[in-house]
Amino acid sequence: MLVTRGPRGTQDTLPEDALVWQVVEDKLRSVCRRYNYGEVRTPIFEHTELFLRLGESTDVVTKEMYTFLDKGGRSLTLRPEGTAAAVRAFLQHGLVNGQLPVKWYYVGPMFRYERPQSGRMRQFSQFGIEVFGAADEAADAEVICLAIDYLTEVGLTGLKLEINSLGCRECRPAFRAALIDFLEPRENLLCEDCRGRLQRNPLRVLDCKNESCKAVMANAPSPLDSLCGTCRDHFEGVQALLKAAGVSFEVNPRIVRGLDYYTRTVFEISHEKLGAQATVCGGGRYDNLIEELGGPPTPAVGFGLGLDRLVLSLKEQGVQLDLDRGIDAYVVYQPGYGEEAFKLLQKLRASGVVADIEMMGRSLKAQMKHASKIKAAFAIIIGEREVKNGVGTVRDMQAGEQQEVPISDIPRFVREARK
RNA sequence: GUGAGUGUAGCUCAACUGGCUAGAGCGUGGGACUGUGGCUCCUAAGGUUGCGGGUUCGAUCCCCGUCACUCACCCCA
Repeated sequence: MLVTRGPRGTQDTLPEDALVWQVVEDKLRSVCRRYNYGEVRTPIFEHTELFLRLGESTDVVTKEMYTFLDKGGRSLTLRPEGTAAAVRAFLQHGLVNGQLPVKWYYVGPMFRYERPQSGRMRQFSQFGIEVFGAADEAADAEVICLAIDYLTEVGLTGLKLEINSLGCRECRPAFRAALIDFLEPRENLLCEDCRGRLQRNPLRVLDCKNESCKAVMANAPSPLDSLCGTCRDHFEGVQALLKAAGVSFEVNPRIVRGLDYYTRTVFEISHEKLGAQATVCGGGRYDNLIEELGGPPTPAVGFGLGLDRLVLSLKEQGVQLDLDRGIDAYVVYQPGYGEEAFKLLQKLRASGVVADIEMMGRSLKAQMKHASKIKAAFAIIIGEREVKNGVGTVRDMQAGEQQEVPISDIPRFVREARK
């Protein structure tokens, strides 16, 4: 095991790349502000039991969790998703009894023990939204609009939004039964995985990518046909609102989602250039989850949006964010004048100038070379002559012209030149 | 967890069918009027060829193992 290598499925973001992340995060905060969502920050680990409640047929909790015992013997788990913790916090702080809806967003790292591949890391970053307390279709529509707005504003094109409805406690059992009735006589045509799913979670057969399964499913019953009256109205309402907002979408009865807690509306947003892991955002309504986690019956909607995949899409799409602007001033000095140079440096910084200074003990020539390489707009030379006259030689690196400026005027001089 | 591919300098890549001190470009350091960058030129540093074993007179190259990375499956953001 190499200590000079990060753990599998993790990555370092170096300053140059971090600039992209900063833009991505700034944008998400501004969109959330406009939509009136507040940020919630929950711990990165939770009691393992919290995630176990998410459902035993969900791979995310059964085989992909980073679970460990702490020194007190408690079983804790690095969060694999954001909804469970948000719900926990919502209940823990008694917000169910307060003003509803509660509209939250979160950003941060999630952890899943999986085989890494493009767009899938063991530690990855997710941006998520949760609306607690609202059963209205406006909540579903708003959440979807927020995701689309954000992705569009950050610069993505070629997005595909697909929506579906999985029904509720009342009508889902009917669909499940219909699906099993359809699948059982065709069981031998399904792939091995789907034969297992048939018992545990037949809905998953719907989105199997195996060719023969797809062929079988071409004539399978659609969940939309089994929807009860209220669910149908709700789904139609969501679509109407999306249309009213000018958001284009496609109804895809095959969208199922991997977390088991979804009810009614589910949706996915994918990006064409992403390869196998093309889903950049996925979410839906989960009207039963809060109750299952020990709260009163409370409707809710939300989504998770993969920021690593978003950054990947931006790269693939060649979006340039024009981030490398260099610095305003680089202070260059001769041996023996370090104090004067450093004093000027701090004056520059105090006045808002982006400034840096030589600290490698290089020759004046090498310092100038360095100033040029790091794209300094000005090199400010402090040497014997300058100190004697109380000035600094300010060299405009682009124009190749220089002049002597009284030391005390240099910050103002640079600031105005950089406007 | 399964499958396939790939591991040579900080980065991108060379090295005929196994054969001399493993090379180049970029990048980095120093220099070409000892107070001035960009272009050009010179020069230096930097590799246990992922690691361990095997075959061979000889392995970067062939074989086995191992680790890592990449892509895909599963699943998901």
